[in-house]
Amino acid sequence: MNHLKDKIKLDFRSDEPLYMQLVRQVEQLVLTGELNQGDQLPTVRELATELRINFNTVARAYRLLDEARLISTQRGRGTYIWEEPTRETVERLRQISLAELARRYLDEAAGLGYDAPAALDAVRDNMKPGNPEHEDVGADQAIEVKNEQTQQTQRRTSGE
Amino acid sequence: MNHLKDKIKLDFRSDEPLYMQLVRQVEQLVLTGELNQGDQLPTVRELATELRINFNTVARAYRLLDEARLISTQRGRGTYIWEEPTRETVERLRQISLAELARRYLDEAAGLGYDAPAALDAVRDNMKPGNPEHEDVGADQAIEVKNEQTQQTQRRTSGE
DNA sequence: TATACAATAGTACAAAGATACAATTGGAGG
DNA sequence: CCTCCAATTGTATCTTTGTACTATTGTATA
Repeated sequence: MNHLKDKIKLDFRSDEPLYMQLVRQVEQLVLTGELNQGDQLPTVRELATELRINFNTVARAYRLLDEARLISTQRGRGTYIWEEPTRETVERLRQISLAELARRYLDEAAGLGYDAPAALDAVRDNMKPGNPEHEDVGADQAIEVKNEQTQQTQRRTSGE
Repeated sequence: MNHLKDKIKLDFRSDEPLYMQLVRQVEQLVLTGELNQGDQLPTVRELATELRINFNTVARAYRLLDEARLISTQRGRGTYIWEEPTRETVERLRQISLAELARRYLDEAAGLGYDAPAALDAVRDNMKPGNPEHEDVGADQAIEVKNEQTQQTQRRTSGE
């Protein structure tokens, strides 16, 4: 019986915001192994109903946890405990050099009928100015509150 | 054996919708000639099962591809690569694909810890002369029009 | 009191899933 | 052959789920 709601206790009188209480407690549950990789968390509405709070508050907590790479929220599907890339994936990525990646890109572009200069231009065109600096992905990094919207953090861990 | 499912990689954590990832990847497979006219695609349920997603998500992608005249979906029969994509369709999709290819390349490079300028340099470095496989290939090479009839009479569900 | 701002709630929306349905095919039984 | 019917395949529609944006509330501070 993995009822997350039973493991979460909110103190409505604390000065600590509700969403922050949620973040800490879920974080704790994951780190202590009460929640494991791939486990599905309650939906934002489900948990919100159980805890008698607004689902946006849960969503906010989930978003922070997502940005901290502790969980993975997927619209229309649900929210899951973050899964580490498989050993093979990591190894594969490690072995691929940037040069190989570039060559492969050029090959694929050639397959579409584009010559190298055109492919080069395409890369240039698609490197936007506000490009995300890749933040460090440390596992045990503390979760920080961000008061302002941080719209970066698109996540691309080549799946599976 | 052409197992489409092996050529499709979904990233569940991407901010790009699953059905859109499907559309792009099928487009690319067609344009690079890995899928040819008359080839039957997996059924929506088959592909969905393989990819661990709902078959309606596959159906959504198929519908978009059908509207783009790239494939032909036929209720009760299956889904097939469209007989004869027009030149304009091919050209349009080629351009979209190149941009998408470039973005994906940048993403993958970022995943390895390289920023965009570094990725750009890598492309430049690898397109230097002495790389025989980058000779200019014509556009018509990617998709060849065959007038030969395929094994089934193609009836279209979505007009012509 | 007035102002500012963070926390929370409300509303609208997009992606993905569930379910029921319609068209096509193919085989069994006449 | 023909008819019937079950299985297969795509379609239509609604529900579920997370996201974005706005509004409200509460509290600290001038």
